[in-house]
Amino acid sequence: MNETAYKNQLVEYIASRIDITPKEREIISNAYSLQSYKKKQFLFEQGQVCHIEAFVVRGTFRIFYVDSKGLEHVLYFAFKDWWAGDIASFNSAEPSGLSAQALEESIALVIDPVKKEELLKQVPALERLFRIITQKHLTVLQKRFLLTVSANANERYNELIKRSPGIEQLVPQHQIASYLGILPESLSRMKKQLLK
Amino acid sequence: MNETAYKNQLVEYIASRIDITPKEREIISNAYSLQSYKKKQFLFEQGQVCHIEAFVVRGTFRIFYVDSKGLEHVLYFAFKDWWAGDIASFNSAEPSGLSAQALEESIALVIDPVKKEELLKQVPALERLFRIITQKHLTVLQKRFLLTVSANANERYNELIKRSPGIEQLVPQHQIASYLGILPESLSRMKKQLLK
DNA sequence: AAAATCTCTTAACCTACATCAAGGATAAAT
DNA sequence: ATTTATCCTTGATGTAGGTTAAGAGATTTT
Repeated sequence: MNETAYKNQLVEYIASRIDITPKEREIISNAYSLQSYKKKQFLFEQGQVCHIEAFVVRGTFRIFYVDSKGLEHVLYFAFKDWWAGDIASFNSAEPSGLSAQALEESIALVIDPVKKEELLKQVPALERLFRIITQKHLTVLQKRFLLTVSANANERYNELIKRSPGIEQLVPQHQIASYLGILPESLSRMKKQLLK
Repeated sequence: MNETAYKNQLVEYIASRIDITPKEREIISNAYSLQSYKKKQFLFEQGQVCHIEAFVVRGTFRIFYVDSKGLEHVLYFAFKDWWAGDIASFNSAEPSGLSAQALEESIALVIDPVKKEELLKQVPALERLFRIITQKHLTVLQKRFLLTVSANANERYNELIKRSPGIEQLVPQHQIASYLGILPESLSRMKKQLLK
């Protein structure tokens, strides 16, 4: 796969959501740059400004928060055709409250805040796209939050498996535990119970 | 207070965030309609399509979710100059997963999806505003989620009081418990402990 | 003003999940 | 190939917050 093919993946993603002209396709292609990440490599790190917004073209990232006790909490996984970033930090240049790390050899198209502002000026239709994407992210997070406060770990696990079948082949079990908001020991014990 | 004064409140809110012309001010004013809500009256209800997006000009609403066991979970409170709605339902015309109810005599400026689309066409600069507002909501919810999974009820309570001093005078204690994700009994117990 | 509803508190008991500790299985690094 | 990490499992014990029950104030309704 070459750079053009990866960039087409992003352009097609966008074209399937809003109308864009051939000229705009090119502008978008040029605004993003291709980056590859080794396993465990960081896309951005908690405490530092996140000057990157990434469109994942290959591989998987985990986006997580390290709390005051040093415990990690996975906010979400970013797979192919997902976005990864910390909006708050990206837009305000304040230190990020999140880290993003490749769980395997991965490839992403990235953009920085200055280039993104330029891009939005050149292709104003993207304002609409990014509004819709952000709304989608908000509704997904809202569901996740409400499930977290209303259901126990077992129910959240079932929901995850239903919504993302195959995730257990993509992500190690202790990362899934972290996503579910429990310890690896508890997930292990839970799965043992489920076998009965 | 008359209708014009309330609508100016919204227009000023918008004008402080993006540039708008006098002509656009008028278009915005005309797009929204003024509604008053009695205590306990619903802005929208879980299970029905939410065809309303509201800007609160007076009073307080609670936006909450009723789970499969019939328990209520407050997602957030909407005070003066806040927005209340269910983006997912509003945009897709699917039944809402949330309810919004006035906690006291309240007033809001409301708009329906058709009028909002028209408004966005007439004042495209609002695309940007609503993108920014949605991003802000997303970052607030993200912080709330991460606090919920990383801190205990005591820490979440302290955080709430720090961030929204005076909230205990505005909202009954069992609603605060619901916001914190605990039962009223637990909050009562916790506050007793704190007095030592 | 009485009745009904809503709100807060306290106490005894219970449960889901955390914590601590340790061993075994895989996979990665040298 | 051996060492070193990483990952998963199991067991014993602890605890934050849930559950159930009941009573006392407040507020609202009639």
